[in-house]
Amino acid sequence: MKQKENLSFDFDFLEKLVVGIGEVSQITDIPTRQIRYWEEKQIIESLPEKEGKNRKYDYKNIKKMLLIKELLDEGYTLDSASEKIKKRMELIEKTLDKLNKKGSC
Amino acid sequence: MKQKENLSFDFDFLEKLVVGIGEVSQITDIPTRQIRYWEEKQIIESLPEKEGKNRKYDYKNIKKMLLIKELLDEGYTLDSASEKIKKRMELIEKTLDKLNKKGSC
DNA sequence: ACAAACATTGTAAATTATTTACAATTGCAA
DNA sequence: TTGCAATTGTAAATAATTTACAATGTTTGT
Repeated sequence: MKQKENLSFDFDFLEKLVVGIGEVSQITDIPTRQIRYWEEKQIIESLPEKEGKNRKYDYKNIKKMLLIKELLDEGYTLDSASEKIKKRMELIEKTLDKLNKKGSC
Repeated sequence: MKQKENLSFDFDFLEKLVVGIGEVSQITDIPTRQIRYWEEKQIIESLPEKEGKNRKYDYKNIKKMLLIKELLDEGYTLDSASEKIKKRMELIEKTLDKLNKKGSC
């Protein structure tokens, strides 16, 4: 069945969104090298792709990077930033799941 | 100044969003070859990049492709689909601009 | 000042993805 | 069947990413 359209924003889109590392860097102003480093330290985790293939990130990933970046600027360490963010990320996930079922907002 | 956060969705994000052709293909289920063809026919237009560099698309682009795809399935030609979509695209633009100023919805 | 841990950055070689251009193919309507 | 619109195939060149190893900054505690 078709979802209700034309309202301000479709979360359908966000659900399907995937972005490569170069574009994420462009969006967030975080160097690709740093993104890879964070991933190596397991602060973030790109979508599961086959070994050697290019990393892809979803909306949640990108949102998380932006939050981490903010906290780093405030003086947090990577680990403590990651810890502090957890509740926030859960909220984002929950919001996405919920709005997803409705289709729009 | 900082925008109001934590509400259901941030349009800030959409404004900055850029996506490569491979990911657009993955999101929309339109083959990359077809996306390039549509661009060649000037049905869509990727963001301005230097000659030879990889194409990037924004939210509006992607939305347009999805609309075109729907109309093609309904039997429209590319040109007539493109024509029919115009009002719709203007609405999307206007909505984005408006919500953009508010920051969230 | 010094060490130690944390964070970032540089880079080369191999690989993956995209571009561009030329061509072939398909489907449909006059 | 002829013509046009739309799509698809592909090879060579180029762009972008991955991976791994290493170097460099930065902060904190002693």
